[in-house]
Amino acid sequence: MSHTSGVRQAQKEKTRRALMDAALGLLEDQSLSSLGLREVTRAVGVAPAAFYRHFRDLSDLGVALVEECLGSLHHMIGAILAGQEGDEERIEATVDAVAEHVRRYPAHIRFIARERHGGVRPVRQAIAAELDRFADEVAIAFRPQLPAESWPPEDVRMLAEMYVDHMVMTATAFLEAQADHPEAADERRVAATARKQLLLISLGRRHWHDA
Amino acid sequence: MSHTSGVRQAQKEKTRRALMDAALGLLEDQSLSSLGLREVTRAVGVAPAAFYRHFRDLSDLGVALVEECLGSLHHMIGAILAGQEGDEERIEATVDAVAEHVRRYPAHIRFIARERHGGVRPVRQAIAAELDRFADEVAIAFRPQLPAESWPPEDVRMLAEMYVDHMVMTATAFLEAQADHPEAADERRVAATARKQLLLISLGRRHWHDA
DNA sequence: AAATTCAGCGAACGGCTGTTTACTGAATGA
DNA sequence: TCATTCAGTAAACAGCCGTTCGCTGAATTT
Repeated sequence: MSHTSGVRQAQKEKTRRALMDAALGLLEDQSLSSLGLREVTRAVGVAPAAFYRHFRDLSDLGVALVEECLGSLHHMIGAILAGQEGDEERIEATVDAVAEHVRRYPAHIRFIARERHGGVRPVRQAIAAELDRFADEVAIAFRPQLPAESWPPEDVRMLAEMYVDHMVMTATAFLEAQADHPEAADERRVAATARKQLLLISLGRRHWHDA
Repeated sequence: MSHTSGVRQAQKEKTRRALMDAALGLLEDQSLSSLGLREVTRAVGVAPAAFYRHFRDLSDLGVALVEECLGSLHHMIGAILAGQEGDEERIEATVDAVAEHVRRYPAHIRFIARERHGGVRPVRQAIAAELDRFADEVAIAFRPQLPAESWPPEDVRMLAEMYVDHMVMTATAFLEAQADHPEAADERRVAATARKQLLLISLGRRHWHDA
């Protein structure tokens, strides 16, 4: 077996990261299915053939990017679910966390939004699978707080999917708000809308047993 | 001015439609930003240069497709908003209408889902503008049914955006369900989830004044 | 009947694409 | 110290790309 460190491996991983970073940068104004292999290697400053030392093709690189981008989101979700506050405090914390995440990793969110329904099947599937896992986590975190007699597992799952979808929606809304113009006015409007929508869902959840 | 009919104009529009249809077909497994001009003309059986008689470039064709695809959705929304039934009947009618629309025009829905956050700015903007108009319509239709003292215009707008976003989400979920396998099992599951989510929103709306 | 318009054609252009090949030379291991 | 491994190289490959050009011939207008 090979060592996990060493000058050799380190340099290889460095180039690999450079390829992924360059790709993520180039994907800010095009889709993965139109990204060129040469375009990526050129941006890194490396020969086209070097690409194949790291990835089979561009959709392989895309799948790697999915793990990276949704990995960072995963940490954020974990932090939110760990908080044990009340409804309104949790909403506030969630929206703030999403806003900051988008500010910090805009390229990650753009990539996910763009490729979630994009033209490269393996990437689409990787994103769908990861978002499914997110919904699982949210469902597990919510279950103990919901009375079991009015909340069968399928309804809990439905609720969890709604939260995950809403989170992705909100993140892309923040992204577009900061893309239109870097002022903070639009961003506050998006945050206000997101908070109200989450409040509406909370109200619906509280009265779910009526149905 | 030129006549609206005539053999000349008719043939031109026929070719134009053929280009748009071919593009929509080719876009089922790639994004607009990777679609080639020659690819489209080849599919139609026409010389590459002929393309320029109808569109400035591919993003121009994309904008034309947005109008077509969201135009068909527009009719569907109008029909739903015209119905004057109660909450649960409206939910049922909405989900059924979306399901049938996706069954009838899958390529339209795929195009909108894929290019809503895709790599071609003019197309993104056209879709965003049209969905905004949808939200306006929904807001106008809902306003008379909501007590004005607990529903300021911005909250009505928030609710309308939520319904529009949920409709798009549901449509793409139907699309993926029928793409995975043409059986009806997944489709029913998507419909059940969508109905429950709409019911949850309805419950939240009914108790909005509590907040 | 003659003049005009104009959708579509075919050819050519420079430039870019993904992939393969044999290679080099530094890090690694015996 | 010497042999091996292997990330990255340079060059060549056939093939596709968007765009421009002058031209044709049928529909239209005068």
